Amino acid sequence: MENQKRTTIYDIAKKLNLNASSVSRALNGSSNVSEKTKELILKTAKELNYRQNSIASNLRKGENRTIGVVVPRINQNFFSNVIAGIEEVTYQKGYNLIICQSNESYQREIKCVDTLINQHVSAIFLSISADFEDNEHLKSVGEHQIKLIQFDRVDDELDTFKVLCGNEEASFEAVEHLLTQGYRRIALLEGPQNLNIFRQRKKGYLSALAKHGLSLLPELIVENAWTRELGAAATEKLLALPQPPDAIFASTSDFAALGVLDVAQARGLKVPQELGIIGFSNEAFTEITQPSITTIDQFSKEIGKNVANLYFQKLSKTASSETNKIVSIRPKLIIRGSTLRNGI
Amino acid sequence: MENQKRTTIYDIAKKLNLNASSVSRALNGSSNVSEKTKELILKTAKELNYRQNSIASNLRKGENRTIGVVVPRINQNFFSNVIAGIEEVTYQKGYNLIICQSNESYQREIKCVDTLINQHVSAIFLSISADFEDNEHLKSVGEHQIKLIQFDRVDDELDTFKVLCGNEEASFEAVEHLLTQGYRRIALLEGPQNLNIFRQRKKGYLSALAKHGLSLLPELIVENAWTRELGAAATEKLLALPQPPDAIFASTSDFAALGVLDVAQARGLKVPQELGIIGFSNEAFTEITQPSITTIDQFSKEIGKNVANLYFQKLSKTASSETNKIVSIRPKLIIRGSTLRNGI
DNA sequence: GAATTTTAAGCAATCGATTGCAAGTTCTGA
DNA sequence: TCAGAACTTGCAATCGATTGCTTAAAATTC
Repeated sequence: MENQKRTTIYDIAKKLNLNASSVSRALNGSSNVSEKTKELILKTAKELNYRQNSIASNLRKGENRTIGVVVPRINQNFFSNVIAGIEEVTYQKGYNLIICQSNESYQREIKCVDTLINQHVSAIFLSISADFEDNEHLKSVGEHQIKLIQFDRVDDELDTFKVLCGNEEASFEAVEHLLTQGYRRIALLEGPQNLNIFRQRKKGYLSALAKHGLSLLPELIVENAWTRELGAAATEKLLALPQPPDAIFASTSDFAALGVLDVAQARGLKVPQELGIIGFSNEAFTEITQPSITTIDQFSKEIGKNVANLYFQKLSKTASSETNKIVSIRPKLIIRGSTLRNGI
Repeated sequence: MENQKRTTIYDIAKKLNLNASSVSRALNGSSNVSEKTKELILKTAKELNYRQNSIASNLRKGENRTIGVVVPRINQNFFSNVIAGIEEVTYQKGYNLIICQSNESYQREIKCVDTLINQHVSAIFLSISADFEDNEHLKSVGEHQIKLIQFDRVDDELDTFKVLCGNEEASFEAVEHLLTQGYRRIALLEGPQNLNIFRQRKKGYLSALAKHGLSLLPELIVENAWTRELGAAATEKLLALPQPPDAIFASTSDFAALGVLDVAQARGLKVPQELGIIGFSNEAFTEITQPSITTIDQFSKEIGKNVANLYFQKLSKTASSETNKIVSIRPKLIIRGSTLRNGI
């Protein structure tokens, strides 16, 4: 039982004294088979528990209705939602997804891409890892006739389709909101600057300050504070300054913002009166903390859908070079208790 | 450029006046090729930007180092963590994952399984959808020489490898904890009873009551309260009873528990003094609410790792029928503020 | 230097499905 | 009744890599 082979079209053909080509045609609904034999073939296929071997079919047809997705972490809220969005669209089109996670490692990202190239996927959707170094591996994707679409964390230099989140605008808007609430010494928790998204968020922060005639205070910028713990540590450091900030923009993540809130509460600092806090991503918990945390919703599922749609749109209108290569999803500032000290 | 074909071993062979078989052997590190030609082939392969076509290789070798994973929802914390755990192990072994989501739909679950069978994956790891009806599609997995491992939400009738979470014990422990804290009228928010996990959680609830000589009060059991909203609605209903409960065990999810907390706070009920609350899953936010919510950690990533390990273990010790077909991961009750009214 | 072993490389079949072309059969209409 | 159209079906090549077998060449032994 265990060792029996799967039935192939040849088995069906032999049983019916037909040729495999007719079986193939019947199963694919071709018109070149008489109704009688078609029915017979379909019946026998069911009897023998036949299933098409997609591998053989793919090889012969030279196509593979499979798309590879490479993300830093599958189980991060943002990425798992993007994947859900992608899947929603690709499923409709009859495509499968191969999911890989780079674990924020550049070497592993290269390996993932290599495997996907070998798998002959039709496209790769990718968000680069935190310790991204160089885009050779991404270039080679195109060289192998595979469409590459980058999203969120992208390499700007590479001319591919991209789906971005308006990080700079969102960041600008967040800081401006703090300013209108009367905060003046606004600190920034920034992410690794080799990632475009964190560069853009910083840019938005800087231009909001500039617009309001405030000068940049380097001591108010803390590098690499991603996590709750690092966010807390950064806050300790900031609050120990001779002139501590009156607001902290955790541009890295809501987790960092939570760390900020932890420290503020431990020190008995009133939020938002004495310290304003803004996070990034609209994680579920931001609504639940007391006070709730002002943050930025990135519409992660929408991003995923757009990535997939960009691919299929490209497929359908091959001619239209009009198609924009870059789609930007506008994030939304969600104002909550942690920054509302003057009312709206 | 766009239309050029990918280079194959034949292209390499032609360029070097060799036979494709030698190229194949060289690339696979076989000993039957001289060092000189091997080097030459490797060099030329690099020059021509050669990549193996895994599809062809898989077809010929009749194996596919790919595993299919079917989950109800990719972007649910529990499942995305399980997937991360699976990926951690399978990546080590050089296997790829094809991820499908059933979206809690039985029909779609069948489709996912069908596709994976056609893809000739070596194994399918699956957690059944909420409106599961019948296991025909799962039986057919085995008929096609594909190993099936079920996890978390499993069909008990089917004799496959399984990785389970000790739902009944955890539930029992949770209710017993409530009892030791002096709660006596304990309500249960229960999930769809066609899923084993919810049946087991209910069972644990019932046996804890029984052990302590308390009789079951049917009015304290509310069906299908999964979400925050449904949890809130259920709570409204329960609190409107002539004899309302003094504790609510949201066996469905932490989201439901959050809904309970919402209503309690809206009504000015003191938690844990007047109402005890327990959730399920240890979502990140349960630690953050005020009071924090007592809940059950399922070690989702561990579950994923165990699923994958079960598969590879099966591969390595084929003979050992000793191997247990069922692995159970013991969940852990995490006691927090929402139930601690008497101290520990 | 002849005989034998070792090594290297080529040949051809194979995995399972698809598809252009050819051959055979049935049907249509004059 | 027969030419020609319209269907059915079969044949054989193909996708790209792998592998058992054979042959040719080189290395070893006596």
